[in-house]
Amino acid sequence: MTTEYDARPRPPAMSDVARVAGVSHQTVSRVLNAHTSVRPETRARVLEAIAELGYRRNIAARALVTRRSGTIGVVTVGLPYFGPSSTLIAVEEAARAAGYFVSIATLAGTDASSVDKAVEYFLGQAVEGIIVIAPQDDVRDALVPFASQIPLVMIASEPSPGFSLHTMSVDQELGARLATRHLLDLGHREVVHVAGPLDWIDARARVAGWRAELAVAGVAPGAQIAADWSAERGYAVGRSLVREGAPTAVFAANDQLALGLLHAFAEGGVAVPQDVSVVGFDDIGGAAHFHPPLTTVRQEFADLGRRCLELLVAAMEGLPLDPTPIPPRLVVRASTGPGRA
Amino acid sequence: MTTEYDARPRPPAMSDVARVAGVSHQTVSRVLNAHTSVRPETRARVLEAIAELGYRRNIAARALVTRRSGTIGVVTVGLPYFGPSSTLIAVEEAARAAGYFVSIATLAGTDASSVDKAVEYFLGQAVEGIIVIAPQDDVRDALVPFASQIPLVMIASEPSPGFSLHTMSVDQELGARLATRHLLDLGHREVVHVAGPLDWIDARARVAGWRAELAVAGVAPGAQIAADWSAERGYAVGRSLVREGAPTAVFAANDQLALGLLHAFAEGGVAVPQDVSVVGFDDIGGAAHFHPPLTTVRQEFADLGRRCLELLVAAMEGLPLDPTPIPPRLVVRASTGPGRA
DNA sequence: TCCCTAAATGTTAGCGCTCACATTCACTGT
DNA sequence: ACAGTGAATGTGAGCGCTAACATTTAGGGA
Repeated sequence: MTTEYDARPRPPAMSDVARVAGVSHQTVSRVLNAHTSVRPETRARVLEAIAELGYRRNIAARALVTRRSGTIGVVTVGLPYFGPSSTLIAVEEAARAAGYFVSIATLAGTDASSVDKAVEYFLGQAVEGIIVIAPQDDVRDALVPFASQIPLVMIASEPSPGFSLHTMSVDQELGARLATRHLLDLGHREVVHVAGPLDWIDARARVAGWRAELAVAGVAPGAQIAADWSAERGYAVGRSLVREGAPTAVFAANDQLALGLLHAFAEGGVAVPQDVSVVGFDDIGGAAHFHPPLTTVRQEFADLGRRCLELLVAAMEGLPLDPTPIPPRLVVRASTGPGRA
Repeated sequence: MTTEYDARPRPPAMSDVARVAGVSHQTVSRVLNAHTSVRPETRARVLEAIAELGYRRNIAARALVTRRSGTIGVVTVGLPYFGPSSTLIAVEEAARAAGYFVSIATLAGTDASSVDKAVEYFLGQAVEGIIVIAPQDDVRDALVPFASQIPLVMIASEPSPGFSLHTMSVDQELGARLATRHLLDLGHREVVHVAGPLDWIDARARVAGWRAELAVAGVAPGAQIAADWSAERGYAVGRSLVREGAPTAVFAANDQLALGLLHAFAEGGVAVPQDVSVVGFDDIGGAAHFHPPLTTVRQEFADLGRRCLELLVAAMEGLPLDPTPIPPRLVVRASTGPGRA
């Protein structure tokens, strides 16, 4: 006369499996956790009972006792940029393969309060580690205080000095040097840089690479023009370049800017690459079909995502870390040339 | 002589807060859950203790007893497409605002086994509902058997008949009609369609819209050319169109295809829009700076994501559903014109 | 033969929370 | 003065699992 007779809307628990298999719940647990010391025939009986009942382990109960959520959090910028999206996908795949769940949170802004909110959200969810795909100064600064509380990996091409905030990235500076050297090798002596927003760590690294390569060649840096990441801005910059007399070579901080530039040049009757060479950064989908096809620096975001996860897992397990950045690759297409002789 | 003396690596629990505040753990719970019947001064004391201890509620324990994970799962295609990425971001924002955690899983392929794996993964995580951002036939078919187990919303422009698999989408057919009508209004009488992969529900809807609008105008459909979603394929199609003599109007199933088309036409000396008009679909970043700026159908993915979540939450709570699709909008730019008279 | 050991399995005690219910207390109306 | 009420708070049980320890069983050496 207990509630045993009630219809059970409750999903089967380990004890139900145990009863069906004629073993103790602990043995079921051992089978599930691949413990040694379970007789093959016992294991088979348990597995059968599990299948019969459609049993699924209650992860909340498991998390409660193990004090592990098996979840990692990924913070990303709240815009569908090509790089962050690609990286997120790679992180997710790697995490799932490593047995982690992936929870995401987008950033409303780069201010400390947005970052705090996102991290607190994840702490409230008891994630075991956090990856941040938002390589901006403000974000980094806001992250630092949390680095002692939880394993944290941020995508950034500057190491975070002295803190346990780990960083991983494609070598932005190298990419910029590759782009600049290519232009230099083609004989250009004035290389203008249309820079991304300078509060983005990667944008600054590209500026630094551009400058460094120019310095090595003993060439004075051309104009550095501030921009955001958009084609619209690239277009606006291109128009003023056309108006004021275009340089022979422009290195744009990303492909969208380059696209806008190309548009303005075409409109202004400036031939690419005859009058001006243009290099982009990222190699987004379609870059090979811009007008003309864009020479650009290709970042392997899939590798980046994978490496981020590796780094995070190493940090979580107290293993040695390998923060070596990933080398990018120059993809030469039709938007660059020696220019008019 | 108990373990009370041990340094406690254990984070504070509700009972610790209760002790500090001089109340019972239940009262702490009531404060946390915004129950009525807590005296303001008691609440204040509890809040103070929470702040003092840096207490954070253990969500595993909570989930265990409430049988609710507070998590929703989002399955997305494993590629950084503009639409899915944008939609994912919007879903996440809406979900977080509604108090849900968002777990993601990417699809390795569209086959039933990949879909099964992703859904099983989420069932193992005890998510309360699932949103699928992968509008393909195979995916839909593989999803149907799960629809009775868990609230499921899929992005698809065809309602799923008779099942509890809910769908939401931007009105693809309407978008295609808008694009086609625009071309028709400009005086074109042969509108070719470069179609997306036909196992994508949305690709088929665009074909249907194109056909329908043509039928209304009493115009025979032009060639329907099968493609994928890539600029590369658009380029290849464009080249053969140039070779075989281009039509006066092409409606491409997405902007990437249109980009490739534009590339091939420019290369082949076919003027856009004088010789041929081109319309795309999506309005991806930079479409306004293609050569020439692309006329396209704009989808509001942010709205889509938000609506998906609303639909899912309604389904989870047994509320009435509003599956009205979202109307897209034609954005007319320079890639379309009346053609040569 | 018996004991010892290791493999195989069982038993018990929580993890930290919420739910259902019990209790206390300060009022109110009669 | 007293039961009756509702607000405010406390108590106890148990969610389903794992970890630690206890027990049983089988096999091998003296």
